[in-house]
Amino acid sequence: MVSINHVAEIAGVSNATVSRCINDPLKVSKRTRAKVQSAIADTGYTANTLARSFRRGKTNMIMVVIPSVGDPFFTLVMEGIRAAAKRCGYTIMINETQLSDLNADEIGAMMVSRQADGIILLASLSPFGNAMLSGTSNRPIPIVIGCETVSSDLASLPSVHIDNVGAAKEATEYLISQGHRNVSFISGPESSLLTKDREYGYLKGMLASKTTSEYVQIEDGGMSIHGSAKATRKLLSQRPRPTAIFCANDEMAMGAIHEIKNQGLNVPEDISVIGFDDIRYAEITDPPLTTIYQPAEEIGERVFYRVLRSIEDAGADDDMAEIVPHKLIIRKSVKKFEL
Amino acid sequence: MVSINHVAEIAGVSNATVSRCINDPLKVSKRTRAKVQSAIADTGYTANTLARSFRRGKTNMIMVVIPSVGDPFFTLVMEGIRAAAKRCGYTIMINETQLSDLNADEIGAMMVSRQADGIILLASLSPFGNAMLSGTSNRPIPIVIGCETVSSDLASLPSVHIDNVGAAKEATEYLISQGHRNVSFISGPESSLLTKDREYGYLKGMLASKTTSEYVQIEDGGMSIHGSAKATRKLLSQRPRPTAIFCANDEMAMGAIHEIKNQGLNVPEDISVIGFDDIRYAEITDPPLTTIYQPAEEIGERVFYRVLRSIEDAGADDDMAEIVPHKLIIRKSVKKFEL
DNA sequence: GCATAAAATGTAATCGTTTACATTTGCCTA
DNA sequence: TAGGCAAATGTAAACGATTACATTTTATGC
Repeated sequence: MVSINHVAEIAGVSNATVSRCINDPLKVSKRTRAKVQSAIADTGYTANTLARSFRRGKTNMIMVVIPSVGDPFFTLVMEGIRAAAKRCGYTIMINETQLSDLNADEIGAMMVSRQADGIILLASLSPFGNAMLSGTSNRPIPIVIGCETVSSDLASLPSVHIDNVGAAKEATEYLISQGHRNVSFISGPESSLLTKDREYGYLKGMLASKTTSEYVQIEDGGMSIHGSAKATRKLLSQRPRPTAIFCANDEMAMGAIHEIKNQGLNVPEDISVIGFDDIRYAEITDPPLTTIYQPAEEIGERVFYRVLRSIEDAGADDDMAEIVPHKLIIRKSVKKFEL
Repeated sequence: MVSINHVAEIAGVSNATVSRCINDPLKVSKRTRAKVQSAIADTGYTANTLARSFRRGKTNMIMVVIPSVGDPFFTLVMEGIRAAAKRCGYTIMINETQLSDLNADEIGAMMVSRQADGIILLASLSPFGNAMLSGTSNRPIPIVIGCETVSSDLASLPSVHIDNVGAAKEATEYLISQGHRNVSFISGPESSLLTKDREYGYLKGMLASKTTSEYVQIEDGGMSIHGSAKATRKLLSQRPRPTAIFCANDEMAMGAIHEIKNQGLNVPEDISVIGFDDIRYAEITDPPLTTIYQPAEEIGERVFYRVLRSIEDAGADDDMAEIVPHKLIIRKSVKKFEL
């Protein structure tokens, strides 16, 4: 591999000059610049990023952690992050947690080893992971949470997300405004704080509606199509049967709709369904899905600039939650309930 | 940041001993090992990965390049890669191309700068990118293509994928066996060689069926729901109208089904639809989608071991295409056509 | 043409690890 | 207890870039 010293030798200058020629071309005379550039072209030299990052103590990379590569919700968030990163000369690397604790370790290791200058967390971490990341001051590199919320009993981390509780309450209230009383909720796994918030919003909405408490019903859909289908099966077997189902995300809503149809029932005629996230499939489900929209791209941008600010000014670590607006998107999966 | 030298000082040994203690504990006596370990614990030392990678000339990271984070097809491929990587002590980093040329540059830069020990390409690169990567010998780090195919006029790269041509031909022949003659194809963008292969398979299948050539019709669906919906609209406006539509991937099939229903027609009664990939939504579309299954997880594993072999033995660069079996999954989106 | 400042370049230390080689320590045997 | 060998440890040189500081060259004004 050709190093900066080879180039220097060929160009007949010192390695320092070559370095300057690359990083601050105005600092070197036109004549030598030409010599160096042709030497670079001849040798096909490219800087060893590893050496450079090591010496500079900076990688210009941001790591973003997502639960899964196949999750359609994150495309737009990533879009926002990537656009902002490009503008600022940063490279994005993605790491999948797959909801496992072991990866939380990896993330901690990454933080401490400075392979990235900052971390964007679009996934929830295990309690252990949380513990490791808490404590504003001794965080080796900045970390900002996007979309997810973080448990409140630990030192909180900076974050940007919608008001999940409020949005879920709103969705629930919408169902109630449409005459529904027996509304069930399909939740995500225990570990996901974000869906816990939505669950809480559902409970608040139900409570406000003064409906009988026996109508309040939560089933774990495990954040997957199959989990949700299974949960739906269980809900449909109850008597009285719920007239509406609120799912903690759109993918589970897709699973629920599928299962409802499977049982020979119709959406929304027999059962109304409402989702969360407004992924790109939401408008092409049959019927199109009523759901909560998140300004995903905006979240991505904001979350990036938040890390960036912490990187550039270590003091700017504010640990505040930044709330962005959500919106209820009314499509066709909810129908007025009339007894 | 605490370095290995601090630890050495505190433990009262040389930094070399600390290093050995970390990387090859048996080489150091029990007594000093204890001293060093407690010094590490006291200081909270963790190795600087950047320095280590730089010195070793190895990062133990593999970069995998995918077109988009939200693409549901890649979850299983990633699952396979991740499992294999974990077994072998490698970390996976993901990079999104978003189909752009600029990112091809980034990938080239990555290759040459040795930030990763190897690259798995699950996306097609622009011709420019291809050119850069071609030529077995002067590739700085090994690269293997998964799922995608690579253009044949350039030096080929090692790859593992299904027989896209054959599979697409099979899908087409299945439609024909069901009595369809007027079968249209919704393709991906020009840049995706993979979908070009599928298009070619479609043409072969049509040709073999001795159907009138006027029935052969290809519309660009741009690999997206909306693009496919638009293409479908165009196809449905033709007279005679196609009786079946073959989409280059499942997501476009979802878009096609949506559009067909939108026009007041039914799937499969009026139009049959067939997809490709068997993503997790394929079984919950309405009607469930007939499609081609790819052994995604297996592809992931194989592709990883392929890079690994090249990393460990630079000579083992074989540039062969490894073909894994596909399978036609018959669900409910295709119906026998009877005039 | 000379003094002086400014610009360009060179020298060498540095970042934190690893590792070849040199040295010391410990142990065993005669 | 000396001698010899193996095991344990230390010393110092890399790896490839950046950069503070020293030195040389060039430009400027008189």
